[in-house]
Amino acid sequence: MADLQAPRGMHDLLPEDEALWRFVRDTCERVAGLFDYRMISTPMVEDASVFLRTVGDESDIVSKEMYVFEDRGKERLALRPEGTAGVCRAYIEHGMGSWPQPVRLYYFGPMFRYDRPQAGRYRQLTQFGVECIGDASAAADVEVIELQRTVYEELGLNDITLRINSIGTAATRRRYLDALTEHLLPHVPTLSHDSQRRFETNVLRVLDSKEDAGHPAVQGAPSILDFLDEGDATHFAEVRGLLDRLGVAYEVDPRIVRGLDYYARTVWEFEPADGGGQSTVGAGGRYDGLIELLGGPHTPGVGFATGIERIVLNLREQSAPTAAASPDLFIAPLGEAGPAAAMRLAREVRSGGLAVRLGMPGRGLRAQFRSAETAGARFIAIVGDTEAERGTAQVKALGLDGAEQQEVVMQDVALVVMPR
RNA sequence: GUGGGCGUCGCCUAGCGGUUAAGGCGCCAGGUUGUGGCCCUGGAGACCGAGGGUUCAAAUCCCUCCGCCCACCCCA
Repeated sequence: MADLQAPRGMHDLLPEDEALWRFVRDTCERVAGLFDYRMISTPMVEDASVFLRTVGDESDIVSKEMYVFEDRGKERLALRPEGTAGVCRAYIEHGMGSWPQPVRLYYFGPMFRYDRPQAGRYRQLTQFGVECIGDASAAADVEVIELQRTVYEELGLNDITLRINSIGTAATRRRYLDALTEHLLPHVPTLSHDSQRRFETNVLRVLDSKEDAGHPAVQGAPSILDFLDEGDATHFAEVRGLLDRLGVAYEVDPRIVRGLDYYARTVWEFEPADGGGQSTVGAGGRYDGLIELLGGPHTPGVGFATGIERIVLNLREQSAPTAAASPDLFIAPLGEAGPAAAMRLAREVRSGGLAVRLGMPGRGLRAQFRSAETAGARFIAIVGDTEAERGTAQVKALGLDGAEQQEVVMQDVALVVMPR
């Protein structure tokens, strides 16, 4: 075992992973483009208060999962644990409030959370996310949900369930939590040990308990939907109506509560059918108060983030690995003049847009051929002293029996190798 | 933070008190002084996660630590 390893919960992406990752990333960006969303890249590091003020200092993310540090100038910085806060900071900083509204943005990049790693959970994770800022209408919620749904569809992710809920405003949640606590209090002694703990730390989680799913006190618990004010209820009804007319399947799940404090009104999760512990593949919600928390004017917003590692995990389960990329031409340098001539030939062929792999000088021709085969090259070009002097190469197709070998002037090699 | 499982060449695995620590894949070379895929031969590559102990003898037994994985919590 090497004594130096990647930090816990952070992983190398190897060449063999490239094809799948590229596919996922391209699909995300392509679909975002179809919805006329534009890319934004914000720093991986922000002033810590960007998150302290928005995500909620009571939340697990801030209270125990954030990488915070002081730089040499004594600035208190944080590795971003999520993407929305940074995007909103940029929205304010660049005066996007004076752009045509809403501003439609997407991002793709690493996030950091000091969690204990496990399957589908990492300390460095990659998220693709979308933000629609400046539109308070239910149509914006549905546009974002539809975008996310399309991404999964285009990725070929099967059997994904959309669960939505409305959590109203912070005031709604406060009233609801009080009512829930009051409702459960008399039943606490009859709840499972686990639920009793949850009752103390996070009452909402009691409703999630598998053990107590059939418990009368849990089944009869009040629903947050009954605590929504009129505006919230109307908004939620509109969202559902639009989803219905779009033909998007969903289920209303009053137990969904996003982990971040800034959410308001609509919240949702996408979950694959074979759900395990870490199964949520992407989630989103409306965050109408967020920009104000960052010192900007009151501005509505809605967005989602999806975990690329979790998508990849699901994709790997349901499909065969994609083929690795291979060069069009392998050039085998021989003799004294071979290496230099091979490089000249490589430049020539590459300028024609073809991928070229150079063989190691000093190796026998036999070894060169073997390398060319393992590399999966379609053609091999041999350049030794004779060829170098004549400005040619011996070109031969690989992969088939009895392929003919021909001497070709260097300028024409690209033409011979070019796929037709 | 709390439980559980596991650490033997780059990868997968055998060995479970006494072996020069074995095999497969991969890598390198040779089988034609400039011709491949298959095959054959050879080679390089492991202080058996680290440290301590028990024993005449430890990869094998015991302890501690570290790391990885899985689960809880929470979340993407």
